[in-house]
Amino acid sequence: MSTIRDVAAAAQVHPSTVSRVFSGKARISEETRQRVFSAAEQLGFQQPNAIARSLSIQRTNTIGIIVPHVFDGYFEDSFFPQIMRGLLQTAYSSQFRILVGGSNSHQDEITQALEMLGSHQVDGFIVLSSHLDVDEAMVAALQAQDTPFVMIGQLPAANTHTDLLWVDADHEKATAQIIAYLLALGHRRIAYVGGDPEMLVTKQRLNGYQQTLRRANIPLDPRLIDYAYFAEDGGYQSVYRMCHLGSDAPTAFYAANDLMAIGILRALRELGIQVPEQVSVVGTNGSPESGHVIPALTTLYVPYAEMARHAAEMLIQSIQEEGSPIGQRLVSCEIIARDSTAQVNIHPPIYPTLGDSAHLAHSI
Amino acid sequence: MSTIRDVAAAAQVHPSTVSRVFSGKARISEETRQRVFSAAEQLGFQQPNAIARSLSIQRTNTIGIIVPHVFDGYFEDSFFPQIMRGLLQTAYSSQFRILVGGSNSHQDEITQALEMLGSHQVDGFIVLSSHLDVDEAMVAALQAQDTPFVMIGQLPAANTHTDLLWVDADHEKATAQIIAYLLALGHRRIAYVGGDPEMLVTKQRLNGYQQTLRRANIPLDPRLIDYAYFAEDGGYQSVYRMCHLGSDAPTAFYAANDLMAIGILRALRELGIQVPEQVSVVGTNGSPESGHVIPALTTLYVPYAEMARHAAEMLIQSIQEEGSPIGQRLVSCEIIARDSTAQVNIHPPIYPTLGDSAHLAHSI
DNA sequence: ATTATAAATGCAACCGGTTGCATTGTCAAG
DNA sequence: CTTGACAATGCAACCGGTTGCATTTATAAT
Repeated sequence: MSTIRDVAAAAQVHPSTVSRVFSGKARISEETRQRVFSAAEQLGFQQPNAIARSLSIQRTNTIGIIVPHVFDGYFEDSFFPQIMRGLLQTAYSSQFRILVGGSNSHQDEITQALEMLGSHQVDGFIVLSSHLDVDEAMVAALQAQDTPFVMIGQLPAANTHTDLLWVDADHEKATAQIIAYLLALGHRRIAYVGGDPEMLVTKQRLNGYQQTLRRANIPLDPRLIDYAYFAEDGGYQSVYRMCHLGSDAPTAFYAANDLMAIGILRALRELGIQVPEQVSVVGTNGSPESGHVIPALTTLYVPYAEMARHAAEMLIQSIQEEGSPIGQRLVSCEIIARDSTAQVNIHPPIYPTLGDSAHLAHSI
Repeated sequence: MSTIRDVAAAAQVHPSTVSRVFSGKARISEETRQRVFSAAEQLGFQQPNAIARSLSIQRTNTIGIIVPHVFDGYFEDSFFPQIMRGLLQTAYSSQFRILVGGSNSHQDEITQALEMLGSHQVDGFIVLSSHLDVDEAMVAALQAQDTPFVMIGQLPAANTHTDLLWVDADHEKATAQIIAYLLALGHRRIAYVGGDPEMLVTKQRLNGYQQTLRRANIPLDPRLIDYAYFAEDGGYQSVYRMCHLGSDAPTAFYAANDLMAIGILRALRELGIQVPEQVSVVGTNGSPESGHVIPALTTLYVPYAEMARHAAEMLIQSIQEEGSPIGQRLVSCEIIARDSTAQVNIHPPIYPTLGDSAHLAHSI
């Protein structure tokens, strides 16, 4: 493998001249340029070694990200693929690459992140919001480093991290809107099926849910608030956890992601309950999949790819210019109304009472 | 940011000693080790700069991949996420990271790949099979480099590249099996809805399809062979392209991915044709989504994550040891029988004839 | 006490670029 | 003919590690 010194020797110039020819940023006589290029051609020299270059200029044109839980079903949901897509689009347009690492546990997310930063392989870092305590620790750890990072998600508002860069969706407001949408359809008993209760987003959404009900003077029923594993089966199980409520059972379900909403559809189908005639269901994310099930899911579209694009833009900007740019960005979501929601039925749904509680086996 | 020289000065040892302490691969007296560690602690030195390290040892512990078509809907399908997942699992277990770059066109895939390799930022490279001509060019270009690579997919059999590393699914055989499965259900008019005809996998599957029919002495009807865009709408359009065949119309559809199969389900539903009572449909990939639609899709599970794991293993092995390992690996697929297939109906399906050919508008 | 042996550490070259500054060469103005 | 200005290139230090070999020191064997 040839180096610029080899090329220099062949072209009878100094290595620095070769470097300048390839950088294109210095004035080099046309004749020398040609000599260098043809020498490079001869030797099969394609481009300066990026590693050596990075060492010298202290830039890698790479942004890093750690994927949580590589061994779990983290890729089933459309969340991560959408994030990756958004990051990649911006990165590609700015001539950046993405260095992806894995992790195995919440603690490991931080370990891996620190290792990636400490190794100086990346110019900036994207952190994906996780459990609240992990986020706090992660931010604290990253702030002790000098690599810029932007978070997709945020820390609890109370937190005084005004210097933090983040982009998030307005989960609270969006959830409030979709709950209002259900209220407008006449629903009064609306179940909230959240995801991981340790995550901020789950609390934000719960806030949106509770505020909207409160404003409408609808008493909150804790039996309608449930948390499930972020997967199809999570939603499915949740229905079975609520179906013993008799006349207090929900006439509508809000699920914190589309997979769970799809699980809810399955459970209801199994119970012989018609959607949307008897019960309405809404999902969250607006994954492609939500449009493919039957009935097509009414869902809260969360523009994850767009958020990731913004995050990458902010990051790259703060890498390239010292003066940090706009620190935060809140994007809004959008209700995609489809076929899983309808006017509440005057006859409340009848959930069969089942002596068989096998379904509860794998509850959260 | 402190370096090993700073640490060395503080600990009153030579930089090489610090290097050895951190590498852990040399005998260092316990006392010196402690002195070095505490000096490092003091200075906030966390680990040796990986860039400098890479430059010196000529290894980055990174494998590269270029994502095709970042601006298209490449992430809608479960293919790429599954690949990423598999790569990441193996990489994580072997302390490797993945450098991901984007690309914009077929030609650009090669450009970007060469740029990534030429920059020496990666120790090995994963190439995703694409159009046949692109694959050929890509392989030729990569073989001219000295970085090992493994392909997910393969080149046409005739090709004498026995030294190539690849892992692929046995698409031909798998397709043959699922067609045989349909034949066993009594279907005789089976439509083949392939993906991009320029891709080898499409030809492999078509071979499986044709061979199986031929062996069963069923005449091939070219009108039942169609190619569509690898998305939900592709499958949907395809049905409308065939529904004018009257009594020659298919009683079963084979689709080359689940998204297209889902589109086929939608078209049939729209036409008032019952699945599986009147027409059977099978998909390919075994994406999570295939199990969520109604009727749940019978599909050919292709273990993309597993293939990616194998690919990463082969790659890492050939990075770490000079003697190249097993060169090729063919994994098998599996039929997941669900609810979209049934015994052929004695009454052939009646596809409504529609004067309205609006649906054909966006044909391939 | 002497010498052979091994353990611990230092030395210096090397990995492959970049870049501020110095030097040389060229041309035009004075 | 001298001088100044500028273009083109060379020089050498630097980026931050690693590692084969030499040197010093401690330990054991004779």
